Amino acid sequence: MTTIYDIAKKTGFSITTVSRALNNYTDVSEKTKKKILEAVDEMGYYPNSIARSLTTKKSWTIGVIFVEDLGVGMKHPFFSAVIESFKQNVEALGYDIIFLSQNIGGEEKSYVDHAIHRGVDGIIVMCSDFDDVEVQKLIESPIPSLVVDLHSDKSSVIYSDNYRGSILAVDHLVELGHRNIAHIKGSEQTYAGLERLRGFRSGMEKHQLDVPSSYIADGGFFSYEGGYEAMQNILALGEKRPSAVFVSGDNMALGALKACKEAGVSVPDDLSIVGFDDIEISKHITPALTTVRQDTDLIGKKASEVLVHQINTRSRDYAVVMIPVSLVVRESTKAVK
Amino acid sequence: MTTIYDIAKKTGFSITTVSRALNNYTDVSEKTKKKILEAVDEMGYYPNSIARSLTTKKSWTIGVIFVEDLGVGMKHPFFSAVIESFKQNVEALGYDIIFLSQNIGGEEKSYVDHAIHRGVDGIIVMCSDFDDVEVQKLIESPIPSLVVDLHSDKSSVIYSDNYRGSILAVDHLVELGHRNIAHIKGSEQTYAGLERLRGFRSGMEKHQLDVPSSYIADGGFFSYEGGYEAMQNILALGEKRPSAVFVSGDNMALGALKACKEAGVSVPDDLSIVGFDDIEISKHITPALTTVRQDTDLIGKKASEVLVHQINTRSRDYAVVMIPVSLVVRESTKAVK
DNA sequence: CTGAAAGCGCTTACAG
DNA sequence: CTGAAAGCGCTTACAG
Repeated sequence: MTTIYDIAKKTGFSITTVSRALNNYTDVSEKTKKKILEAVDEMGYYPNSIARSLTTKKSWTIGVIFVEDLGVGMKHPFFSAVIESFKQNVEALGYDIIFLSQNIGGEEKSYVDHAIHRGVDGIIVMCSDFDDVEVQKLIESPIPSLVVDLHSDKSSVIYSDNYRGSILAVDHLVELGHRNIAHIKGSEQTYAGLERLRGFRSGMEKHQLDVPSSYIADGGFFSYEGGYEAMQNILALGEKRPSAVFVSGDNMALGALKACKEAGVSVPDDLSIVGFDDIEISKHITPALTTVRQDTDLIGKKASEVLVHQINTRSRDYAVVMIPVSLVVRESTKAVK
Repeated sequence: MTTIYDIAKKTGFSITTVSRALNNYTDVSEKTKKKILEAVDEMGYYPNSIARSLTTKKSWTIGVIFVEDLGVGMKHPFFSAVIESFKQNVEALGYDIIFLSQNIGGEEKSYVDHAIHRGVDGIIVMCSDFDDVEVQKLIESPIPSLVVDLHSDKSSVIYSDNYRGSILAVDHLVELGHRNIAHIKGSEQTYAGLERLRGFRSGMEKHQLDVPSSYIADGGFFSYEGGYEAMQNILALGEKRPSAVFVSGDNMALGALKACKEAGVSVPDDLSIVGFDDIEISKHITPALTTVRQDTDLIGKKASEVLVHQINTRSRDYAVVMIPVSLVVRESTKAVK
C-alpha cells in the first residue's frame, strides 16, 4: 500500500507539504501541488481514512441501526426506502454509512459500545419499538443521534404526520358515504401504530361517528399475516360488519385484501380499504390500493440534514421533524352502496 | 472519550498490560485482568477500532457496492435480501458492513479509491451490469472481492443456477401440456437475463418445441413496467399468442399479470405465467405466482463464507459458487385447455 | 507475568 | 511557501 511517505520520497517534499497539497491548502505553490498530484496519480495513492480519523477525531461515517420486530432488517420496505434516500444525501456530504449491530468481533455488545468502537460521527436509528432498552441507552449517550419513526425527548426524531394521515383516510371514506368504518391497528408498542389509531379516533369523532370496540382489530407488528387475521375477525362480524376499513399499514392491507378475496367479499364493491405507507407494490396490485403516502425520499433527506447539522454544531437541541403525508386515491375505495 | 491510557492510569498497569487483558491474552494474571476489566466497566471504555486498525492493518469492515440499472439501491428486493443475510453472517464473524459509493468527501472517485480509503478487508459487489468499467477495475484490484449475480474470471462469483431454473420452469409448463411457450427476457446486458434466456431455449429444445422470434419479448432491466409492456406485445399476437409465458423476473411477471388483467386475459385460465425470483410479494398476489425461487438466505451465507475465506487466506484462487434454485408451484399456472 | 519503546499513516500547531 | 516534530489510540516485538 502506498503511503504519504512514498509520495514524499518520490517528489522530494516533506509529508507535511504532501498532506497540504492533498487537502487543497492554499499555501502550497501551484508547481509543488502539480508535481505532488502527478505522483499521487502515478502511484495510485489514496489517503487512508483510518489514519486521518485517528488524528482528526472525525470518521466521516454514520452508523445505521435497524430495530424492528419483524426481524426483516434491510428487507423492510419502508425503512430501506428511507435509508436509501438518507444514504444518497449524506454521501453527497462526504459521509459513508456503516451498519451497527449488537455484535462486535462476534461477541454481544451494546450499540453504544459499537458506536464508540467504530468512532462514528452520528447515528440514525430506524426504530419502531418503544421499549428497546439498548436503543434508549444509545439515544441518551452523547453521540449525535436521530430516530426515525419514534418519539423521544432525549434525541432528535423524524416521522410522518401519522395522526393527520389517519384523518385524511377517514375524511376520504366519509366523503364516499361510509359511516361504519373499522380500523386495523398496528401494535401500540410502536409510535406509528399509536398515532394512527389516535388519528383514526379523532377523525371519526370529528364526523360524529361511533367506533364500537369490535371495529378496532389488532394487526400486530404490521405484517401481512397480521392484517390477514385481523380482517378475518372483522369479516366474522357478519351483518354488523363495516363498509370500510382503514388499515394502519400497506403490508397489513395486502393481507386484509387477501382475507376478503378468500371470503368472497369484493373490494371495493362490498368493502372499501385504505392503507398506510404506499409501498412500491401498492399501486400494482388489483385493486390498486388507496393509501396514505409516506414520503420516504423526503424523510431520508430531512434526516440527513438534521443529523449532519447536529454533528456539525454539536448542538444538544433536539429537533422534532414531522413530514407531511398525502392521500393517494386508487381503486380500493368506492362510494358506499 | 476514555482511552487505554485512562484505564492504565486508573489501574496502575501499563497500557501494554491493559491491551493484553482486553484482548484475552493468556499471559496476564487473573487478578490483574479482573482489576482491569472492572475499571473498563466503570469508565465505560471500549477500544477504538480506528486506532487498532491502523496498527493491525485489518479494519474488520467489508465494503458493499450496489450497481444496478434501476437505481433503486437498497430498495432492490433481491439484492437487499441477499445483503441482509450476508450481513447477519459476517457480523457473527466480527465484520461490519460499510457502503462504498463513487463519492468520497463529496467528490467523485473510483470504487477502488474508496475501498483503499476506508481500508476495507474485502468487498461484496451486487452487480447486474456487465459493462461497468469501475466495477471491472475493482474486481481486478488486489482487494479480496466477490461479485453477486455476475460471471467473471477475475474474481470470485456467486449466483443462482439461472440456467437450470429456466429448465425447471419449461419442464413444468410442458408437463401441464403447454406447447406454445413464450419468454419475457431480462436485459442481455445482465448475466441473469442471459442465462435464463439460454436455459429457456435449451429447455424448449429438449422438448423439441419451437420458439418463434415473436415469442421472445424484451422486458429490459427486470422492472414492473418492462414486464407490463413486454406482455402487451405478446398479447398483441392475437390468435398466435402462446398459452404460457415464462418471465425472467418476478417484478416483470407482476407487470405481465397486470397487462393480462387489463386485456381481460385470465391467468391461469387463459394463460399460464411462471416468474423467477420468488420475491416476498409473489405468494401474496392473486393469482399467487408460480415461480423459480432464488435462495437469498443461502446466497448471503455462502457469499460470507467465500469472501471471508478469501480474506483470511489471501488466496487468489477464485471461487465460482452456484446456488440451486427450486420451482414453487402456486396458482398462476394450470393445465392447458 | 509486566513494561518501555517503536510504529501504524495521517494532520496540525510551530518555526522559519 | 516548506519542514521537523508531536500526537491521535492502539498493538506488538523485545526485554526482563
